[in-house]
Amino acid sequence: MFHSAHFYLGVPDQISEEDAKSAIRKIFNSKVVGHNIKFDLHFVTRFLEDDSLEVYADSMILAWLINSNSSLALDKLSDALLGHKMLSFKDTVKKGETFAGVELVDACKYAAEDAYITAKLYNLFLEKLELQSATHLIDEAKEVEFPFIKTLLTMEKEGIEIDGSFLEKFLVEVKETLAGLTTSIYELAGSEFNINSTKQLGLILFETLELPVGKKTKTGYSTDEKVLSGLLDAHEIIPKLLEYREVYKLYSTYIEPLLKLSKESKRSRIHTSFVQTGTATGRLSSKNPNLQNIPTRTPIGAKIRQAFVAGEGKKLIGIDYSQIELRLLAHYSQDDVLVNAFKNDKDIHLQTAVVLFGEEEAAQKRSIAKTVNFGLLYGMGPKKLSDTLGITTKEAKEIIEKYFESFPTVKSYFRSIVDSSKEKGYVETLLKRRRYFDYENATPMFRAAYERESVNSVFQGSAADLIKLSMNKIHEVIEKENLNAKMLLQIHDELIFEVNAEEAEVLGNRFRDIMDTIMELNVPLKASLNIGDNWSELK
DNA sequence: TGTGATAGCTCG
DNA sequence: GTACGAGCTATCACAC
Repeated sequence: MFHSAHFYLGVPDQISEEDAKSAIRKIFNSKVVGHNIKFDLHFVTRFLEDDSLEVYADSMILAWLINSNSSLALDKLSDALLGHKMLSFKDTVKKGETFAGVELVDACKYAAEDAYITAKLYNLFLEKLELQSATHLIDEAKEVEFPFIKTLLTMEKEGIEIDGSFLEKFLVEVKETLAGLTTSIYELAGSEFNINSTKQLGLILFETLELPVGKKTKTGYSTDEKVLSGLLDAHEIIPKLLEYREVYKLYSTYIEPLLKLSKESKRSRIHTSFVQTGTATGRLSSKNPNLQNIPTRTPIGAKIRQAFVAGEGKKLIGIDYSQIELRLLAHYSQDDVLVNAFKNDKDIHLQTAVVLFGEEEAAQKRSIAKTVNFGLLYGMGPKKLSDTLGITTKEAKEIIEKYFESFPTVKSYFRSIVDSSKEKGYVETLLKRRRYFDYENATPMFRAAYERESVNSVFQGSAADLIKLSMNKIHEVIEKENLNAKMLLQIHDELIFEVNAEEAEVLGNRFRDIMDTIMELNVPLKASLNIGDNWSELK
């Protein structure tokens, strides 16, 4: 018996599982609109043991395309746009019960309302887009976003294999390290306290030990990594605390939860949920667990990636877009220096350093130029740049001025984004997705933030468009040619696949070519291929 | 016992 | 006040 069939004292006869299956098949043979239909498809495809169901449309995605800032929950949209308060899940399902325990008549009302409101909203959104003469967004939905639902569904269902015994060993090591650090910290502090409590830690550091107070938070002393690093030489306890923080983070956020999930899973594979409407810019987000923020920047952190492995006889493939946002900056601004640097496959940060500081100093100042390049895309100001580089605000200001003098086309292009954003109230990506900003009702501080967000959204959002197109194309190729390859993860500018070891090279190059040629811009796109037995080897 | 705010950390 | 976009864990205060 399928576990969601209703079961309670005096439950009426229900249709057979076979009848339920054929009814669902019939429904999916016509045009099905869902609200977050990927969620439902997980259950339905498992129940039917059939992944070939067709997705027609999703009202949640339309709501997000219309305004990526708005609330997307069905009940909220119903209330706001249709003036109809929906039956709440909480009221329908009594405390401690499941949906299977809900009386059929109530369950039917709840489910029917869900379907009815979804259809209402779908039609409303189509009208809305017509009225706003934004029918191109309907096309974008049909051609890109709706097909993308199944691309993501396939990835989520596959999951990625975890090496449980590796994580077990790592867990033991980390627990021992934490125990040792805890003892040292108590000794150096002169008392026992909760190291994870910023409140208690603040008292120890700044009152008991009388260390110099650097920064305050809303509620007390700041003890973040920057503050602690500034106190490195002030007391022996500081390096211990920094190490404790790093290791405890790995333990509590990664090792323990991932191990638990892998143990719960039959094939030792863990499955994230990608949220297609998860950001205002068009990027994905990933949750339960988030597999887009697995550590990589420190050696001990990067060890976590060793736990993500290819199955027996298989390899993992990683393909990442190189400098995709800066390439988009070159594409949009058409700045000669940037365009030529990318056309000739030059080191973009070094080229920037040459322009800013001259040939002689370029090599040693490359990393400054790199910070400037990234900062640009974020709408950086002199304050933050000086903080990041450890220079004075004045020097930072000069570097920024020098940049805009040297790249006047970039300056005027940024200006045009901001002007148009203020005039129209939104900015657009490559695929014409919009992000709205309410300048009218904003304080000067918010307006400045909107200007930065406008600039950033064009690049971040367009990069998201490109990789989305690539993912759909690769998914299509894998299906059509019945390739023995699984797309597993997307980490914003990077895709991870699992394939048969002997095919890794060929398939990797095939996918990389698709990514390189997914769209013709004013500069070439470039993706890099890596092959390995675990995720830590893909760099 | 549950919830929301805060601080802090991870990633691109 | 001052760099963009996310999600997770732990603590703490407060309500039930």
